[in-house]
Amino acid sequence: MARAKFQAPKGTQDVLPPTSARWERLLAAFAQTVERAGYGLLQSPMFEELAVFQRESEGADAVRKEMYDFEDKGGRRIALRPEGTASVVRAFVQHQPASPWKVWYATPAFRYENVQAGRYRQHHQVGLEVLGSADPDVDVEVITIGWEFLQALGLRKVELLLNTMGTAEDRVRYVEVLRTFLQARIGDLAEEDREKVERHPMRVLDSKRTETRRATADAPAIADHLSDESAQHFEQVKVGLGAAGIPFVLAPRLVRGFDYYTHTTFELVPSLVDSAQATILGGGRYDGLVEELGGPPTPGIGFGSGIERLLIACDAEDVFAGPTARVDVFVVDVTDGSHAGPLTAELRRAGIRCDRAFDRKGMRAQMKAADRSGASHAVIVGAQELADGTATVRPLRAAFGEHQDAVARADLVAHLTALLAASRPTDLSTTTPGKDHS
RNA sequence: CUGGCCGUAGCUCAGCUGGUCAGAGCGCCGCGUUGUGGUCGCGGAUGUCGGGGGUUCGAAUCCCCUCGGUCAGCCCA
Repeated sequence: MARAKFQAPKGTQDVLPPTSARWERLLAAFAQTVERAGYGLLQSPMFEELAVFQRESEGADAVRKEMYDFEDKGGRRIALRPEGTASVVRAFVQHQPASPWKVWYATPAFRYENVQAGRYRQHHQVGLEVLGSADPDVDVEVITIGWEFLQALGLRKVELLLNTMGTAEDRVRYVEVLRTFLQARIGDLAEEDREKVERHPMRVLDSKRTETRRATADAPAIADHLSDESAQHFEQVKVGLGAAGIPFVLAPRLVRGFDYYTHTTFELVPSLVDSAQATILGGGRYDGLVEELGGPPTPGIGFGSGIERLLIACDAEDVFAGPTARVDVFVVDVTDGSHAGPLTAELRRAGIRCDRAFDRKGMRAQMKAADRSGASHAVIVGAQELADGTATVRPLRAAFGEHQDAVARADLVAHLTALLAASRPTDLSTTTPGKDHS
């Protein structure tokens, strides 16, 4: 990249075809999975009043620092959404829909932070939320859908990590116990983790430093400090997942930074991706968030899933097979160039995916373009065809043989439609450009 | 915000103890007789070596700054 006057801002990226086709497939897989379960699409603004995203909690300072916030021309404090949940909850509070409210979203999310493997300043998430029910069966449904989504994508090597945060009261008690434990062995913790003991002791548990890991190996687990109510809730979730046949691993160190998180917390982690931030789908119950945003006490649960990270995991498992063909038919015009336009328009109206060359290319160049397009057939029109009132249908892939037909113009659409319908079930690799005819 | 590594044609990279060092492969374009792609052969175009400054007779090669990429901390999708 010698020099381009402008380039995409740091931490953002352009996704060009054909790579973008993977996005289309992923979005389609998600929409299909959640709509089947009765979730509706929520479209909400990509920015909100800053306060919607600002919480008082352990991690508030860090969150604020990573926020893309600014003052608009009316003097309002605005922030680009850093994640999906807050906007959904704000919309819930504003419109007061009937409970349980089950919605999904697909959105960009912005965080002003340094770029790293699987982390960007603008990334994209799909996710869902259920507001208005505290039933542990909802937890099971939400986790199941997350799981099913990854299955639908073709991901197989994924681990479900599960934990509970208990209620707010449970956590206050637990944090005291934990802090006492950590204080007793603060000297064994990694230098960088010591200051966390006072401010957010639970964060010490998910430190990646080996000294800290070793020193906290037998740290008290929140699961042992739950109220009966919390323990029961968690138990029902585990039983429900078992009944659904979804394997999970208890992860006592899996914690969330915000106070509004309660009960079930979970993450889905691809086992083939070896990077510091591998989680491709994460979520949990947040029974305090609606109230924080000015609504009535309302339980909620949901998850968000990062598209870029999902795609990294998909690549690790190689779930997106060979390249796909952009079109099925390519029109080659060797007359004065006046026939390609009307002919492609006619075919497209008939539902046939087709393309053509521009710029009055020679036949050789047009055939080359036809091959590159991935089309399985070229439709050739020249002086000879004009005279006969036909078009030549020439197969471009080995699977269709070498024989080319002169087809009457009136029969062309029907001929092609039949040809393409017959080839549909065959796998895509037979239409890979440039790999046939030995 | 802190630190490591990196930045040469569209892509992947070689060159980097300063002096034919501006290159390779792929891709792209054209040609191989008049209308047939993918294979093969021949030919061609493209880079102020990320940007700026400095050292030097001379820098893609050394130094500084800056921008960008990448990985890690932190945080999280």
